[in-house]
Amino acid sequence: MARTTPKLSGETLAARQTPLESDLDFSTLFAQARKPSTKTETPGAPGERRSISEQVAHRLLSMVKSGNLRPGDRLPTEQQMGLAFGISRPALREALKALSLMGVLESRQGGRYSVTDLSPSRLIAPFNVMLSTNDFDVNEHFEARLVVDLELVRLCALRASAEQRDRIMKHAVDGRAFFQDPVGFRLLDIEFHQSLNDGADNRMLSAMAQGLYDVGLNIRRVASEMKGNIKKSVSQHIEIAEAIANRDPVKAKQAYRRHLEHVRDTTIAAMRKVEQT
Amino acid sequence: MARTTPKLSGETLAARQTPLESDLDFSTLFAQARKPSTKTETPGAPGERRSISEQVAHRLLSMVKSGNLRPGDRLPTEQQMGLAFGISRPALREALKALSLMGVLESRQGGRYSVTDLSPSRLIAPFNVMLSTNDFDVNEHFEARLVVDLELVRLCALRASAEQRDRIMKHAVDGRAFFQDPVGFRLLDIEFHQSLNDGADNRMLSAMAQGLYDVGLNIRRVASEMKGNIKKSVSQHIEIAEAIANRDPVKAKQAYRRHLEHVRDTTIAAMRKVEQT
DNA sequence: AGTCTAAATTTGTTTGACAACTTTGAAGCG
DNA sequence: CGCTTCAAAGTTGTCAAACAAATTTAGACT
Repeated sequence: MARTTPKLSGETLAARQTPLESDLDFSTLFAQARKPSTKTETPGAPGERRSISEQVAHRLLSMVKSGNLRPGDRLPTEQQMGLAFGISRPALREALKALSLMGVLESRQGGRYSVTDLSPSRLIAPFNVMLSTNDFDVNEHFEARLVVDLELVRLCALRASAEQRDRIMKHAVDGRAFFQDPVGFRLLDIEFHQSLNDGADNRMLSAMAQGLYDVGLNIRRVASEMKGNIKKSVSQHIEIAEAIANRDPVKAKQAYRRHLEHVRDTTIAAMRKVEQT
Repeated sequence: MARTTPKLSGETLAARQTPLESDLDFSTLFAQARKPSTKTETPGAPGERRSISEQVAHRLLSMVKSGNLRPGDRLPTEQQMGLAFGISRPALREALKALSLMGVLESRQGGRYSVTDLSPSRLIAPFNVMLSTNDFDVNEHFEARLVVDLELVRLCALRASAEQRDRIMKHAVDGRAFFQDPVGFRLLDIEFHQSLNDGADNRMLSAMAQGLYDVGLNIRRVASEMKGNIKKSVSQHIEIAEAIANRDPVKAKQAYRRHLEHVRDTTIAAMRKVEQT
């Protein structure tokens, strides 16, 4: 199970160019791929029988995790893989499609499957799903967001490049054009928060923050339509952007905290309003 | 699109009992389910053609998100759904299996598909996958963990019940029995962190913390085998547990921070060691 | 060498069938 | 009447074969 040694420093992936032909040699990787012996089925729950497609999906996943499959790699054809795993094409496709939906693999009709770049933004999708359940607790949500976002903003104030700070400021002031346009404002708001994420230079925190942000979005729609909220949000955005422009992490956090509290309050108000309907 | 109003307060899910027969009336829900008109395919990327199974998967997902499908609901049979969506059984199964792997649906041979409880711990699985890519950055990782875990510990010190605090303490002191048993210690370590999560009473933060924790686990294996590390970890665990027992959030955070820094350092050392191999 | 076209390859989707398991419902019993 | 037992019906799991639609490859032709 020789795990490839992870990096110590932090270049943003990408770089790794794939050698011209990166087709994989499954025959060797899966010399003994068939019929997992009764006990090997995975040490999870004992009574639960797992379908063959799920087993294969997990197997492929573990190959990705362990580094046997790496971003950009092209998988063998479905026929070859079916042969290697000893299962039929429909069953294999169930596994393949599952991994596609999770953002691990991608495919185009006529071309083979390949491993995606595995970027957090791509893999965040299923995470969002998890959070945006309809029973979701506002307090829990903002408690979590306060922690993650505040740190993100702090890091952003410390690390963001000049270009990134400019971009943040631009998105902030651009908001003034959308006082009467809730839809447009929400689009801009997404950009604003995205630029904050980029500036913090921590993909894990960014992924989490984005996940949390997306959850609130549905409800925020109602909130952002209420009179005065956009104007206040914009002015708070600008405060945040100014603090970051000055590279002042403390002020940035303070401003962001005020903003988040405002968002929380308006969200609660919006939900009350919906409930009364 | 009447979104069911989310809760304002915070009971931990569960409670919602399903009415005796909760089979769903798809015929009405999907009166016009077929052949999405060219433009409706989803406002995402224009050039990308999405396979029919992915479309159906997203459709089902949105039903879960919007509350049309709720935890415990039994789905119609594959035949009925295939009919409703206007696709064949294998294609439908690709969607169904994908959602199963993501922890949204579950099925047993012979019994129908049903919606899971959608608990964070269940839905966290795919999130872990995303984080445990082999290009993973130790500094990013611990930066994120510091933020999330520290808040979690603070909340735990404030909110944990007497039983929960006892449990934390128990797991901490039990560690003394595993000075010579890295495997046993790691198992206990998992329990310890889980009990911290439980005490904080915030499912979102817990889910994130667990995701981050799981990522480190692979590498930690090496670290926990190095001489003296277990002993130090155990003593730090006890410090944390004592602070929580005394309901002292500040001391708990301090102790936890020291622990996390220790973990980070040993992790880095372990990785260096692996690299030299 | 470069470009275009056609064949071969590959994924997308459907139909049909059977095996394995669960649920249902009715017969039989106390 | 209520309970258990057991067979039948229903449902998911898996496979096989075929065709459509897109891409890749290879060859013909400049």
